[in-house]
Amino acid sequence: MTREDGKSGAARMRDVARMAQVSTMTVSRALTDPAKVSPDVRARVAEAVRAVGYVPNKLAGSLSSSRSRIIGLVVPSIENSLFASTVQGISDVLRRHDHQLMIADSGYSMEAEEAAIRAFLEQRVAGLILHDTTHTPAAVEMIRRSGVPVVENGTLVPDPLDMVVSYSNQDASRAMTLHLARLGYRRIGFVSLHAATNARSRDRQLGYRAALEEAGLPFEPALMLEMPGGLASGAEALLRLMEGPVVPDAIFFAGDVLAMGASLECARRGWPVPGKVAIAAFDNFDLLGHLVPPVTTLKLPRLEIGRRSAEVLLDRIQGRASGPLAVDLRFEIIHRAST
Amino acid sequence: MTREDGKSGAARMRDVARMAQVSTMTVSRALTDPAKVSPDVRARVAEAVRAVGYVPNKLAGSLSSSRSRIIGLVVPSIENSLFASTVQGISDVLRRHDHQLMIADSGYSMEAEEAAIRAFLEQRVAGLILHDTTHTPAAVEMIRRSGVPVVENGTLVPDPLDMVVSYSNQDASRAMTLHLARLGYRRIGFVSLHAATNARSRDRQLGYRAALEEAGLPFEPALMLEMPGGLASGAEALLRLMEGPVVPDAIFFAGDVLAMGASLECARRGWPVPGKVAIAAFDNFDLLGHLVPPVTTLKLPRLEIGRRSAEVLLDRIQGRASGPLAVDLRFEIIHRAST
DNA sequence: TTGTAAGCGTTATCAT
DNA sequence: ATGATAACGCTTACAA
Repeated sequence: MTREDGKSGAARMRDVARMAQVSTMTVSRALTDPAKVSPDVRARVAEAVRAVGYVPNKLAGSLSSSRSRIIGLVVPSIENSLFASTVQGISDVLRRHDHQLMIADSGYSMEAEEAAIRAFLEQRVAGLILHDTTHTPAAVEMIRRSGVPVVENGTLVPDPLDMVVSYSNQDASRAMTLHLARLGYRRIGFVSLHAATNARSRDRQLGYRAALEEAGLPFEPALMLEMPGGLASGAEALLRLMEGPVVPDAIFFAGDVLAMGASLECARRGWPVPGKVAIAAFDNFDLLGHLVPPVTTLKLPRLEIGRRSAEVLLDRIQGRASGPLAVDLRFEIIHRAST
Repeated sequence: MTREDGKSGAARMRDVARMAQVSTMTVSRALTDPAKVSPDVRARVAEAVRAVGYVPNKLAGSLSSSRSRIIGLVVPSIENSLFASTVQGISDVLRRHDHQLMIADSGYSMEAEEAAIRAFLEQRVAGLILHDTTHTPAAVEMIRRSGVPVVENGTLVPDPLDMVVSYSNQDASRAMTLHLARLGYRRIGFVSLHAATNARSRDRQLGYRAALEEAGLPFEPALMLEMPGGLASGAEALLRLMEGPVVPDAIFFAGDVLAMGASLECARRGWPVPGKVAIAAFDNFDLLGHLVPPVTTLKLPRLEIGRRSAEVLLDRIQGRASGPLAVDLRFEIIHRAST
């Protein structure tokens, strides 16, 4: 396409201004705050915008106003469906408030997270949402200096950077373990992801041990396992525990799709659940309710975490709130036939 | 924090320049193309950057150079795990090439897609990736005028906007249907999502019917169903077909998690698979291989679609390629015990 | 209600 | 190898 002045390229605000016979400032007002402009001018501007196919340049706008409508999000893994609901929640709220989402993936590495945070700050994002709660010192320093508001939502940390929106992994794990104890199970196995690299797993282990103590059950090291995530890994954990020195009467799988893998392995071997061993899961995958038998699990507020994170961030950005903030969202136990 | 001149706020390039005793232009060169600058200057700039905690402002950079390193992606649903692998693939490649990803969600609506595209163009993205292949006329017009390169990857469309990276939904559906016919099944049911709103489902229906004809099997309208996605929906589809006027000996579930729901329903009812009815799925969810019996399915190049989309887009952006392009990625049939 | 002028923080371009 | 100057396209601040 070609503009009337013969130059090619995208139309700029001054092309619109010229056509509508007003200044660029008036065009700017007509677009961002129509009430500030006379109806006549508003109409002429709208018509000119249409005629030249004007698409505002937000880079220029943001540079000039020192305000952007972009939120940066770092998750450990985009592919992991657990994070997907949270991202969906964030996206829903942002869209309603006319903000954009930039997303990056740390691959569970703090260094990659730091790189992503730097890239976001370079884009002058209006806010950050970080799934993880442990960061490199450099990342923390950059965020501090930038003054950009941040929400963390991996777990309820005691010393947040700024705001936290999550549920308590420790409480949830404790609640499920107590639930099993109350049902009469005495040798409760526990399988999680590696705690050394994962604050969430650490909290879940703490909750498990706290519950054992509370229920007056001894802690058996042989009943606690750390595994990578995945279906096959869940099956393997099941077998290892069942063939170990202390045979559990129930196993709580506090990580990823481990419980699903274990449940399917029981089905393959024809082991009755909970006759041979009871199985409990940590996350509310739809599927857990459709297995045979359906699996007891925790219902975690994944979508809600996303929504609330976006909301508190926007509140802060738009000056409706200030200061640290911790939102402790609630979880539920969904009791099913597997326990 | 406070800068040496007493002003507060983020450090700018001129703060770095002043401290390193060079011009901003030299700082700019030292950062973007270090080879163009003497080793001495390079070191002084690096030191100054560190000292003031300088984070470059890419908004200003992009405005000035008319180049951005942001790619916009629109998917129908962020939450849907099928798209998650593709997003992961895109993200992997972009990170390696120092580009950023903006993501938006159309909720399967063309109008929402148009809004997302407009927002991306306002941010002056360097390229677009659209999962869907049908767009509003306004969206098409905007993209055309902007000159921004685009990749579509929902299905292999005959009339792409620009570039396409996908597999052929029609071929894949045809291949699986023929596979079932070759195994000796004569009354092959077919369940997909609603074709009216989904180009992918349309293509899959076409493939199914083409295969029937090729195999010399009659098309039975009663054997073809359209359902919403979801586990429960798959179970319902199974029951409807099994209780319908023409009882299938095999069912091909060409949508979402429908096959999983159906397989689990068979398990609940104790129906032997494939004794009572054979089941085939369309997508390679990990889980399908772990069900009892494991389910025959198509292995689709989800991750690869993401990677290649990002690659062809970057090739175009960086001037290594031009003109339309269609990448037809390959799928495989994974034969398992359910058929 | 509308306009003018001066930036926002970079990079392109042309000098030296 | 380095620097001066003028954009990039918009908004802020002030003026009329």
